[in-house]
Amino acid sequence: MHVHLHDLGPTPATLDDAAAQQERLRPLVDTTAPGPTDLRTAAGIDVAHHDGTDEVVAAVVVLDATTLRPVETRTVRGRAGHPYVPGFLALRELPVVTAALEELEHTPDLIVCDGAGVAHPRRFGLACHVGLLTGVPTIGVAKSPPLPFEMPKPARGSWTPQVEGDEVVGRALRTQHGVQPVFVSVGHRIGLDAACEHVLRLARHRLPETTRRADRLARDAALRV
DNA sequence: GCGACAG
DNA sequence: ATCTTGTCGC
Repeated sequence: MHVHLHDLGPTPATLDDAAAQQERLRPLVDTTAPGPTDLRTAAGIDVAHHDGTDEVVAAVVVLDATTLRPVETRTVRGRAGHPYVPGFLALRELPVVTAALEELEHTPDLIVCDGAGVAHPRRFGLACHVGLLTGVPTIGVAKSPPLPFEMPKPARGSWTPQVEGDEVVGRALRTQHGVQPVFVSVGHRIGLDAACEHVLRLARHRLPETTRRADRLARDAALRV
């Protein structure tokens, strides 16, 4: 039962093409769906880079959402699709991420992406891209704020909204008491409340276990070249 | 023109 | 993302 990947059109060759693709796909994002009611498995994706080269490793980890134990792990080595440009992370990471998702034998109930969802200049960050690509509910969890934010109270679970214009596009969410918040935004097929609940459920440290596991796996694989 | 900008 | 030692806290 592999993850079925949808065709999102040709890979953009330029930043202008990529921006146009983001604008084109953005209306397809579903921000109002309830998300998975019974979260059995959650996947994390991350990409590790090399020194200054374009060699990258993508790692996908599927965790049992209750025990937080991995049920499947995959790594794929490849090349960055493009140098990193703010607002265009998908241009760089999506090629390897797609390759890693193709290897996946489990279809997770949720995918946690390292980066932004709709908290993005054109409301279409990497998590939205992965959501439309897979049809699986996705959320973005970023380690640094994509927008200015107000610091939430120190308690675990407290949060402040991230607003752009008159829209709430994400939250600064405290996953551990007194620890720097993470920045959660919806990717696809889930709402912000549910997204934050899942992040808290998956977080034993600052970052959700999905992200930590994928990060470590990709990093390890990148070192043993 | 200069700095900032998810990773 | 990546380059890096010690330090504080559970």
